[in-house]
Amino acid sequence: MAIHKKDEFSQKEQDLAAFAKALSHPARIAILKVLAQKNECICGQLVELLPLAQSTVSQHLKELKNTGLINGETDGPRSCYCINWKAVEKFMGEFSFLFNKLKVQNEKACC
Amino acid sequence: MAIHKKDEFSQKEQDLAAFAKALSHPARIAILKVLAQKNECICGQLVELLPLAQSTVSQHLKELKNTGLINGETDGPRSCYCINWKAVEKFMGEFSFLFNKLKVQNEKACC
DNA sequence: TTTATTAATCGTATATTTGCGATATAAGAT
DNA sequence: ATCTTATATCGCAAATATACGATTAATAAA
Repeated sequence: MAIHKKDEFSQKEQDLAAFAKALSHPARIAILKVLAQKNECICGQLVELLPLAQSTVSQHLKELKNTGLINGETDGPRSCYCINWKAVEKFMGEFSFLFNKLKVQNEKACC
Repeated sequence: MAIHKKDEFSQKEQDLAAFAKALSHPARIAILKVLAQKNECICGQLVELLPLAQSTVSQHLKELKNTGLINGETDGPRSCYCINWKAVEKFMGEFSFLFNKLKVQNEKACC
């Protein structure tokens, strides 16, 4: 794969793809679910709840944070995470828009 | 990565992740956009519109089809694709649910 | 039947992701 | 100061994803 073709797409397409990518692993879906139930959650609790090693959970959290989907702040020796609601709303809105446009235009059946 | 840990998550989590994964590449976002505008589209047209080789586009289409996001039928020597609206609606609904639940519960600010 | 067109698949190279143990870091407890 | 606890990071191995050219398959056109 000599060259990264991703850069040849529009920024919006890349952003949407990056958001979807953050959600593209069941562990990260599970993390978001837990954060939804608990509002905020310590890393260690997530490690207990998930079938993954501590370092792996930390890595998934980092990815979610890098994408902007969650916030994290250190609380003594612990790390507390919660969902970045603004970011989630933004991206969900863009996906809804993408697919709603579709729905309006394509009432008729297709192949 | 000796073992596939994905299987240790719930089916729903895996399904949501698979849906997100299908959307996790700008080329596939772009394909869905085109299908949204045109309702249905021939593979060759997509190849013209995207900065990718024919075989690569075909591969992305296959992925979208495998995930159930699009339908395709052969039309002579051509292949015609369109969005599987039911599948899109189902998954968007589940994501909305996941995040709406969150929103209702977490009016208060978090970290 | 031969030739052209269109798309899928195969083989392969490279990049990225996933996962874990080991180690480092940093704060609190003793 | 030392020890414990909690988390992040590093380094590595294995799995997947991305991309393309070449080939195959299948239809339409000549």
